[in-house]
Amino acid sequence: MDSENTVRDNRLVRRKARTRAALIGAAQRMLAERNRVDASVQQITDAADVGFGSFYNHFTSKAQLFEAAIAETLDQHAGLVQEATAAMDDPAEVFAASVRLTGRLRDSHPRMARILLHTGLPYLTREDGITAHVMHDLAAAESAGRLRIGDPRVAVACVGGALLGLLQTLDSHPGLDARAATHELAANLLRMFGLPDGEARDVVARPLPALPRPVTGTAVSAGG
Amino acid sequence: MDSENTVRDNRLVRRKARTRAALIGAAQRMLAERNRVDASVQQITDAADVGFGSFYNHFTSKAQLFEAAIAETLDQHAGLVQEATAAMDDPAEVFAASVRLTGRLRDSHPRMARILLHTGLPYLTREDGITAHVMHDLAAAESAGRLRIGDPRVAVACVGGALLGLLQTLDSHPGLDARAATHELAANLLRMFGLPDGEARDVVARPLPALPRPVTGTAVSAGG
DNA sequence: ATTATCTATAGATCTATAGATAATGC
DNA sequence: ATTATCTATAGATCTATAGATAATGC
Repeated sequence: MDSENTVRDNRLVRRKARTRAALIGAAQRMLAERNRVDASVQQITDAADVGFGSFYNHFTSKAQLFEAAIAETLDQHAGLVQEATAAMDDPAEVFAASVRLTGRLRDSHPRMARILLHTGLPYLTREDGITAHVMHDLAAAESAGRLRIGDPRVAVACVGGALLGLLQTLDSHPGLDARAATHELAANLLRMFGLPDGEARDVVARPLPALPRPVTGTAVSAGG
Repeated sequence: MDSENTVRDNRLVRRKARTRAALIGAAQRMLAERNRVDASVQQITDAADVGFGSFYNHFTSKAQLFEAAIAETLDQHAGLVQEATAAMDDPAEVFAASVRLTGRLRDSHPRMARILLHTGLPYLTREDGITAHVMHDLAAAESAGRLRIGDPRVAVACVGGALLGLLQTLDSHPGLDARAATHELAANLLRMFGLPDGEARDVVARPLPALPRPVTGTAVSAGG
């Protein structure tokens, strides 16, 4: 009876986590492939390649599953942006870089972009996501004398709304150059907050660190 | 959509129109009272105070009804804004006034504001609504040398997105002063398009004509 | 006689649970 | 022995239609 118990969590815990991840992954794919939010529980469990009844071991309703799928995506996005901008000193640059990275998600992280877009305007009044982060950056830029943002709630509505608006436009115009469009968006927003045109052009022209690939957690390749 | 239906039509036609209007009105109320889009056909016909089967005399699906309800609302909004700004000469003022009037909808036309908000970001890539109108105004302001808008698609994404973002913020923060917030939004957008701060303040301080009440078409007061 | 509305219902879903099966722990 | 997953299904919807009723036109 030799036992190799090197792993802390046992297999049951891992198996349960795997099933949950499969369900969340399926929900994320459905959120991204628009028009599939009305899928039945059966269709979701089929996509996740788990038994129908397993759904109710993890979630009590479809709304709860989709909410978890969205929350996970927003967390990933916030983490990526925060990591990519951590080394920057100028708060105006942090702000501009966050906007630029998010605007480019259509090309760099298509599924994430679609889920942000599906979340839509309610995104702006959620606790998670990058809105709190953006508000903090803007306040820092104002303290540093770089920007004049006025009422922070209005400022965040403008920034977040314009960003989502651009994602929507990019999504329905695949021919549009996301890089150029986002560049322009960022300059627009800096001018909005009082930065002179020349300085705005300077800030948005600075090199942009690449986003790391999204962390997929307990990756499960389920049939699609 | 014929604007004037004189009394030449007979009663059958009017009765049919009345039933249709009752269904669309019920759908609009449900769009405005959030979370009721998943109502059953039965619930909709109850709210409209018409027989269940009548639904299928007019629409083949709930999606079709809601689409018609949204399209009618967007038409009304576009008409109101266009009418209110018709007498203005300065294209920058037309633009600013359109933004200000729309931002104030939460207080002046609550149901319309909610339906715009429910339509959400897809609003920006629809043919109807005020986006085409806004793009035209911006182009005129650029021709007149008042604004620099860059790529019109990006400009409209910024304007429309920021506007929807503000409506969302106002909707979830009833305490916010819509008048002041919208004032700030309009000034922000003018600065975004290169208008100096002083001029932007001047333009958004100009008197704003009141919007007429929304046209209710064949008004039917159905129980709610 | 014609047209629209209304009532009743068949058939097609879809959800949530109960019980059986499989995997793991000790 | 315990825990999670899976299969099967009862009960509760909900949609779409058919046929009856009411309103209008001629």
